[in-house]
Amino acid sequence: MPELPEVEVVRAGLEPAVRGATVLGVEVLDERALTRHALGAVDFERRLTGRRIRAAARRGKFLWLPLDPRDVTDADAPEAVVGHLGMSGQLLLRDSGAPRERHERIRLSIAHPDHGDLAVVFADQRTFGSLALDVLEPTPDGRAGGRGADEPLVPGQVAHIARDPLDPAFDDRAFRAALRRKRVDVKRVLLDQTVVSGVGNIYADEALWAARIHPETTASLLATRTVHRLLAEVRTVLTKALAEGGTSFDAQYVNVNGQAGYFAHSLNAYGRTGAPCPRCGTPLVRVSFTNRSSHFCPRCQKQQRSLS
DNA sequence: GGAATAACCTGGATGC
DNA sequence: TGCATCCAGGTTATTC
Repeated sequence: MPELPEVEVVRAGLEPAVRGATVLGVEVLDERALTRHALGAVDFERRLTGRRIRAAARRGKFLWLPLDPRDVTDADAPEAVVGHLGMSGQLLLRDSGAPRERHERIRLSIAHPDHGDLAVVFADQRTFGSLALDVLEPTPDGRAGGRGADEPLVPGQVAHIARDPLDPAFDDRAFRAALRRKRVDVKRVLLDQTVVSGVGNIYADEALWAARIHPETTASLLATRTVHRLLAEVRTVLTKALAEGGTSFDAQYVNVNGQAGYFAHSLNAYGRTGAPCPRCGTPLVRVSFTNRSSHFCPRCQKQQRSLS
């Protein structure tokens, strides 16, 4: 499932092809891919066609492509194409006129001054992902909106999303304070995108395993040094996964060229129910966690009952 | 206001 | 072979 490393691989792959490109045309094949764009397909196509893309930016699992203003009167309300891949979304770069992808929902035809005519294809099997046009807002801290963003702006739809742990402007102190306030499972906090973005079920399980923390430990019970360790492991896991091109279990996650990542071979806990813990050899277990699963080692991730 | 839960959705895997 | 059921899970609206 696309989490921070997978989305960053997509962003980095898109950037050289879309930065400076002009949108020649937009085809919306399935309007469900515009659930975040309240004004519908006709409005999306009309407002996007002819616009020049300035960059490819990302915060957590959200991507956006800032656009040049339509005209001088529009300069005060900068806009961007915002995208979220959901569970199975893909953004693919294809030659102009390439055949339809399976589950293709939206196609942008673009012209780049160096790379010529290309197609940016948004394909999504489970239709949890979507694109939208949104207004960019100033960031409260005055820092760049996210990775790849040249300006201190962020789409309105992304403004409530916290920065991710690999963002230089991530606030470690605010993260620690949020954990101290939360009387819920630490894993739930890791998945709360308003506290820390970019972490999903896979990397939450991996970081908790690496930090030797039981996923059902109440967040507010974690000692300060344990929180430091957890944040360090989150960063380590995300960085390693990014270096290996992300995690691919099936065809649902690929980069812009349709290639899978390799981090699935490096997973220590996620999806390894019954396999020996790489640290102690104890069989890993899986427990139900809201509508999903948690994977952990019952021996080296003991549940914390009190402050330590 | 914080926390918990349901709903959205498709296709692969599994069981009968 | 065909059908039914389960499962995967990010985000958001709703409910408590």
